[in-house]
Amino acid sequence: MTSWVTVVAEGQRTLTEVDGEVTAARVTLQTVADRVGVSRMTVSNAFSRPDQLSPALRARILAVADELGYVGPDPTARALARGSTGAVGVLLTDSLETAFTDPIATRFLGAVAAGLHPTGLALTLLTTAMGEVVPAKDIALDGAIVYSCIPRSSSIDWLQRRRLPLVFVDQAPPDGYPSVTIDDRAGAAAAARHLVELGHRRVALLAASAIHPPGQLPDVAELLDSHVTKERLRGWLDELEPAGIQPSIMIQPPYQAGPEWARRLLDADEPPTAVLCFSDIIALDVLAVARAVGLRIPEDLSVVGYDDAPFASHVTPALTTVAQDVDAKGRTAAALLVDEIAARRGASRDDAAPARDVTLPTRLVVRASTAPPRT
Amino acid sequence: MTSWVTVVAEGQRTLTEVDGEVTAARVTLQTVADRVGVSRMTVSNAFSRPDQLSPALRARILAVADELGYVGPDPTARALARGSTGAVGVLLTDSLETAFTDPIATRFLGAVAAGLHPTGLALTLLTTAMGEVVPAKDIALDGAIVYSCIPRSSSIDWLQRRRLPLVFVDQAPPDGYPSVTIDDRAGAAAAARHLVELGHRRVALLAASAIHPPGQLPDVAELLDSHVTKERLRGWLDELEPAGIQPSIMIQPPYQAGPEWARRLLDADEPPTAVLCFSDIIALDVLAVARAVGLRIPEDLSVVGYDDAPFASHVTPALTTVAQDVDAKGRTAAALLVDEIAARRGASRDDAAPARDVTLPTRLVVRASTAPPRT
DNA sequence: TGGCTCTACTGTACCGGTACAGACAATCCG
DNA sequence: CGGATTGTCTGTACCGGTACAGTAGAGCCA
Repeated sequence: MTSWVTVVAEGQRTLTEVDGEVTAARVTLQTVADRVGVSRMTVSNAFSRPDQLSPALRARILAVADELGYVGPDPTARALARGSTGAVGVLLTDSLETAFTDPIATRFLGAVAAGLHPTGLALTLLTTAMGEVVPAKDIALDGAIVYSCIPRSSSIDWLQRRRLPLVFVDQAPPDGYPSVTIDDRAGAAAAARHLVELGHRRVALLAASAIHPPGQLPDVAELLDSHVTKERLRGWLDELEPAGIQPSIMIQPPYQAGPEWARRLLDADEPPTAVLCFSDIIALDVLAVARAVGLRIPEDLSVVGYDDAPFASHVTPALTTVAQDVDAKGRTAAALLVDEIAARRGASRDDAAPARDVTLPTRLVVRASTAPPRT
Repeated sequence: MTSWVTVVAEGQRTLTEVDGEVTAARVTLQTVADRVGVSRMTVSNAFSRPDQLSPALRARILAVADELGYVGPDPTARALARGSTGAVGVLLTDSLETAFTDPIATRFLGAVAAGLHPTGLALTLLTTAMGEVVPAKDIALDGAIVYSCIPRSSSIDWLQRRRLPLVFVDQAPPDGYPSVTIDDRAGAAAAARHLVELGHRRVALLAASAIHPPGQLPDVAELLDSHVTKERLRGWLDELEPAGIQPSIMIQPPYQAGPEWARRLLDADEPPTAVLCFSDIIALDVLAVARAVGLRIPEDLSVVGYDDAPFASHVTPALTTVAQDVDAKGRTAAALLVDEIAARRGASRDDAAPARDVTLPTRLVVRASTAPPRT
C-alpha cells in the first residue's frame, strides 16, 4: 500500500524514503506496525490493552517502538478517538494571580488536586478570556469546577453550552448541576453572635480585601454579586439586627488607606468597639493599622476574621475567626465532578441521580483578638 | 450523499432521521453545513477564519449553529488537526497538595499564570504518577515547565521523550533546554555573611520543613538531590568555612519536635547563637518554639529565613530573610516556554537560538530577627 | 474583449488514534 | 469427533476538525 521504506530512526522522527526521495516523518502507530509487520490495531492494543495480544508479540512491539523512538499513543488523537481527555478544569473568575494570592483559594486548589490525584486526572486552570482565546471554550476538558465566580461570567456560559460535567463551588448552581457550598451564613451569624454575647453594641463590617490590586476597589454591586459575600453579610445581619444593632459597613481596604481608615474609626461619634471582617486577610490589615495607631486589640477593639487562614493562629494577637473546612470543600468538589463524569459515561439515558448539593459546616474559632468592650 | 434529515434541535443533540429511523446524533460542523447548505469547510471558516467568507454568510451560519446548539469547533478535534492544544503543563514533583501549601511554589504558579495570561494558554498541573495514568505521558500539552523536581523523575523522562518544549526552573536543565534559576548560592552566602559580620561564631543550619507531612522526614540524600538545597547549603558554607565556622546541621522539623529541638539547641555545650533556615516556614517554626521555651529573638538567638514569604514581614519579630523574585521567575519561565513553543512551530530545521539560561538575583532583607550575639 | 487579480467557497487529504465486529486457529468439552 | 469456546490478530469505520490547493464568478483595466 505505502511504498516507503524506513531508513533510519532517530528520536521521534524517522527518515523515510518515498520513491527514492528521503523525507522526515512522524513516528505513529502505523510506522511501528509496518516495521513489526502487524496491523496498526495490534500496536494500539500493545500500548492500551495488553490483554488483547500475546505477551511475546507485545514485547516485540514495545521493543521496536522504543527503537523507533515512539513514546506511546498521541494524547490528542487518543482523546479524540476515546472522547475523553484526562483533564478537568477549574474556573476562577479572578485573575489567576490573585487567586494564588488568596490563601483560601490556594488551599482549595490543593484539596481539589488531592482529591483528583488517585484518579490520575490532571487539573487545568482556566481564566477568564483575554483576547481571542477563551480557555473555557477552547480547551479540551472532561469536566470542570466553577469556583466562586461572578454568576454571570461568560466563561461559565461557555462551559454550560459545551454541556460539560460541572460542579459549582461557593455559588448557587444553575438547575441540575451539583454544588458544594459552605454554610457561610451560619458561620457569619456565629461570629456576630459571639460579639453580641461579649456585649458589643457598636459593630463595623469590613469588606473588600487587600488582595484587590491597588486602586481597583471592587464596587459594591460586584461585591454583592458574589454569593459568598451575600451570605456572610446576611449571616451577620441575622444576629445583629434582632439585637438592635445597626452596623456600619466599610469597603475601603484598610491597609492601603491606613491612617484614614483609623481616623474614620476613631473620630466617629461612637466608634465601633468591634469589627467583623470578610476575611482573615482584611483582619490582618486591621491588626497592622491598629498597631500603627496605637490601638490595643482586643482591649480597644475586637477583631473577627473569616476563613481561619493558616496565619490566623500565628499572628499576635491570634485571630478569632470562622473556620471552614477548605480541604473537605475541595475534595468533595473533586469527588462530585468525578461522579458526574462517570455518570455521563455510563448513562445511556438521563438516569443520573438528582444533582447533589453538599453544604459544609463552619466553626467559630475564638482566639485572642476578641474581648468584651471596655465600656 | 447522506440521506438523513434534521428533525429537531435541542441543546447539543439533534434528532435525526436516517431512513425512517430516528436517532440522536452529535452536532458537528457537518450538521451545520448540511443545514445551511454549504460545505463543512465554510462552516469551519465561519468559526475559525472569519476573513475567509462573506459577513452575510457567516452571520447566517452562526445563526444556524446557534439554533442547532453548536458551540464551536470541538477543542480536541481541533487540537489534533492543528497540532496544538492551547495548554501547557507545570510539573511539580511534590504532591500537589504540598505544592499548594508552600507559599513560594504557590506564588510561582501565580506568576506563571500571569505570564501566560496574555497568550490565552491554559495551565495544567501535572503530578507524578499514581496508578495507570501518567499525566506527563497521557495529557495533551504544547509544552511544560519543570519546577524544582527531583532530577531523575520518570515524569521528566516522559516529557523529554515526548519531545515537548520544556523549561526547567530551579534545576540544572538537561542539554539544550532553557532554564530559569535563582542565584541561591549567592543569596545563602549573603545571609551567612550577614551573621558573620554581626559577630556570630556558632551557627546552626536548619533543613527540612514543616510542610513535609508528619512522620515523613525527607532523608538527607533526597534533600541533597534537590538543586535548590544544594545551592543554599553551598552558599552558606562559602562564607562560613573561610570564617572558620563549622556549622551544625539539623534536619528535624523543629515545630513538630519542638521541645526536643529546643533542648538540643540549648543543652549543647556551645549552643548556636544564630540559625540559618532553609525557608521562612522553618524560621516561623523556630520563632514559635523559641517563644514557647522563652528564648528571646534576636537577643538570645538570631534567625534568618529564606524566600521572603509574604508573612515574613508580618511576624514578630519581622524575619531577616533572603528575597527571591518569584514573580520574575514565573514570568520568565512562562516567556521562555512561549518562545520555545513558537520556535518549534516556525522552525523548519533546528534554527533555534541556543538555549537560554536565565539566572535571577537574590537580595538579603535584614529585619528584626537578627542581631549581634550576646557574647 | 481578453487577461488578471480578487473574493468566496469547495474538495480532498490528512491529523493519529480507538471501538467493534469479524476471522482463523487452537483448545476444550461432552 | 463435532460444536462451542477461547485467544490472537485484522479491517473497517469512525472521532471532528484543519490545511491547502483549487475553481468559479465578479470586477478591473487596457
